[in-house]
Amino acid sequence: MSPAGSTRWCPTPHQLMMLEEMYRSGISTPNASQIQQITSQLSFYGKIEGKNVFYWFQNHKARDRQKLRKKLTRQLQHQHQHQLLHYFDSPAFRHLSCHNSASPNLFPQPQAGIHNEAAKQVMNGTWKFDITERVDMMRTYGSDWLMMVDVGPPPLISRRPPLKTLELFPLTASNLKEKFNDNTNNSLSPVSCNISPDKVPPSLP
Amino acid sequence: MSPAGSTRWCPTPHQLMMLEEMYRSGISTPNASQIQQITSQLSFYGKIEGKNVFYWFQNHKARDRQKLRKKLTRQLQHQHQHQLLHYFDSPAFRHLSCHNSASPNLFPQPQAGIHNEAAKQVMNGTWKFDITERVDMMRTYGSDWLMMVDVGPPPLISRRPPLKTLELFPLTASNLKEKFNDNTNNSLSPVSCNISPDKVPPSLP
DNA sequence: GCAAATTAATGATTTATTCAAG
DNA sequence: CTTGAATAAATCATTAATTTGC
Repeated sequence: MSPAGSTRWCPTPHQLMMLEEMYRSGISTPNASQIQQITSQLSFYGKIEGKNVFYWFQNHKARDRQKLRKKLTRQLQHQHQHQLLHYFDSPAFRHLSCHNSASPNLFPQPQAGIHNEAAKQVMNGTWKFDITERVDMMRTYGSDWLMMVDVGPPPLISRRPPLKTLELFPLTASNLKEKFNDNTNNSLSPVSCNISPDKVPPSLP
Repeated sequence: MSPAGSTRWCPTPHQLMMLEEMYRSGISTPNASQIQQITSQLSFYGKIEGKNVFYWFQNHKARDRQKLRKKLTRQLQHQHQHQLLHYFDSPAFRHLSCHNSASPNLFPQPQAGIHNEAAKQVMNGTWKFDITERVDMMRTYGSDWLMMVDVGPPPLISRRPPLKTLELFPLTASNLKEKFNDNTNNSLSPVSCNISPDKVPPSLP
């Protein structure tokens, strides 16, 4: 039983829609005024109280986080199975893949030679990240781009080695321009980092 | 000028198409691996770097939300012109505050006497939130609804006075049901707090 | 038609906020 | 409670659209 005699609030589809839209729009922990505002708004579409709105947002945020956490841990667990250029089949990418009926040729099937090309570019001094297992991008205080690169082999049994940090996009004011100018002729190397050994910090804490 | 001598990346139509498709497919905050993957893919269609991809998704997501928010606030404000509570001041809506130069008279500055008026209305059983400066809702440990109300004047020089707490929605197990049942016929009065003086705690730590 | 001028989009940075681990 | 990492919001800056006067 939905409305009559029910002991708990049951949002109408319209109410749910609006709540979700608000959530997506950035309202995750509405304050009292907002709750009242929203309640007032939604009461047009059915019975609702402030506490329902409050609880809805609380639960929605919590469950969103829960989902995210689970997804993340799953990713971390199964990461080692995803190699090189094959991670376009991540959950987010799944329906984007070559089998996407909407745009089947948007992502052409990888063909022989392409990966070799990538490998060549690595040898050539450009850095391909598709050979790293675990990569995290961050921006340091000085506006330099750093990339945390896990350079160890997949941990079969033993523990994962510590991360190394490679400077990826040095963007300090001083070398931004020259970097840019230098880039004009490697426009075809997609991951054009041009990491020279002296750019790599000697060691990291 | 698009590619040569340009100071910033200019996506080709194809690149843009693919980025948008990815976004629509659920990628809104790609991680480093995804960024590199995407960069690698898109580099087939023109010059591109990881940071371009990173920025593109950031901006696209932000501006999507911005649009949504604007639409929402327009909706809410339009539909609530005739109501008491016509504002929406969350962190997300920060730029809509009283001091917003864009709409200075939407949120009138608190004036002398207003707080007294507010106090009267509290006594009267109705509470208007648009006269409070700062309101925060919280739920105490015992599942009671509390509302933190800043009753002090705007901090001119001195420090903001401590918050006072008013019980807003008493939701203890004992009176939850009756509260709910009572609400069946005031479902259209959004701010139905009906605070009676004896509901207000005499004093708070 | 066509540039100079103006406005709108959007790439790139910086600043503030949130969240959770220690 | 403090702090670091991550993210979102706000802002700056440049490019593309467009308007306008000729």
